[in-house]
Amino acid sequence: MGRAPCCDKKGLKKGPWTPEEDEILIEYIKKHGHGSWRSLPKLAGLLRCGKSCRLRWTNYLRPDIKRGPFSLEEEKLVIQLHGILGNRWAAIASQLPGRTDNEIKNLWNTHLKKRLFCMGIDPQTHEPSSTTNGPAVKPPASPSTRHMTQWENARLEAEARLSRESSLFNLPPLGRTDSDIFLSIWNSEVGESFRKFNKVDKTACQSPVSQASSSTKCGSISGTTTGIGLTNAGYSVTGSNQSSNLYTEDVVAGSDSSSSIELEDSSDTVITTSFGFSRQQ
DNA sequence: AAGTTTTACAACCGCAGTCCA
DNA sequence: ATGGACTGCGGTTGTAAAACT
Repeated sequence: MGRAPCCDKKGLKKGPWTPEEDEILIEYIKKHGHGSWRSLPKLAGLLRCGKSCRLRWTNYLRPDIKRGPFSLEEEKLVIQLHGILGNRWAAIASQLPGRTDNEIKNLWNTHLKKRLFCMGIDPQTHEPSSTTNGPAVKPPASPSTRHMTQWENARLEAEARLSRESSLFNLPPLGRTDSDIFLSIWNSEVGESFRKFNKVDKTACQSPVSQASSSTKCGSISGTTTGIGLTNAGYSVTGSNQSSNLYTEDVVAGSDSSSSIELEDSSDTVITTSFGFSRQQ
């Protein structure tokens, strides 16, 4: 567990990579593979430490990296996976082909976290925020509460079931099953309500910083349970004894049928303030 | 138009886990 | 069993660009 001495070596360059350096690194890896990152810079003739080379390659130069803005689907997936996995960026990235953990981490910290925060959702727990920092989330005393509770119960039930699915944590590369689940949820009314939040998000929600000084920025959000968050809570890797399809079907059914039935008469305030989602770029 | 503030993202830092002699 | 070498990962920082005053 000794620590590898790294970039503290004299004469090694730091900071942004130049196109020339990129070129050298790409050419070298094309020809020889990266091999030992530690020895790579010397062999390739780069005045960088191996760590820096590895980072540059894995986060930027790798040919299979998908550059450009995140699609809505990708953003959804990131939020949903974050609800399950927390800040395990590498694990989340493994579910989004072509995206790096660094990229996802940045996306989360610069966009998604704020968005959830503005919606009164604790970005860490994916639960309605109880702090005074975020938009106040008080249990509404309206009939809609009942439906929110029902949805929350359904969600928790699904989570509990999922917790029995060890297969979740043995995700195949790009766990389509889970993505499908998420997409199903997204395509349900819950997701719909999330999308509807779009307008509110654009106009009312600026940033946590601005919220801190100006609570009115998020004032139009009444806040409610997230539904989208398959929270960290309740996930234990226990034995598996049920088919994973069960979960899929139940969740889909829960969101498509039960939610549409049980939430059918929910007020729009519940639906439309449940989620916010918009492209900000 | 200029100065200031905020945002976005690339890159760095350092801890922790794994491998291997 | 031990400890050094190395890699992977998550948190943090630096800075250019964009937005705002």
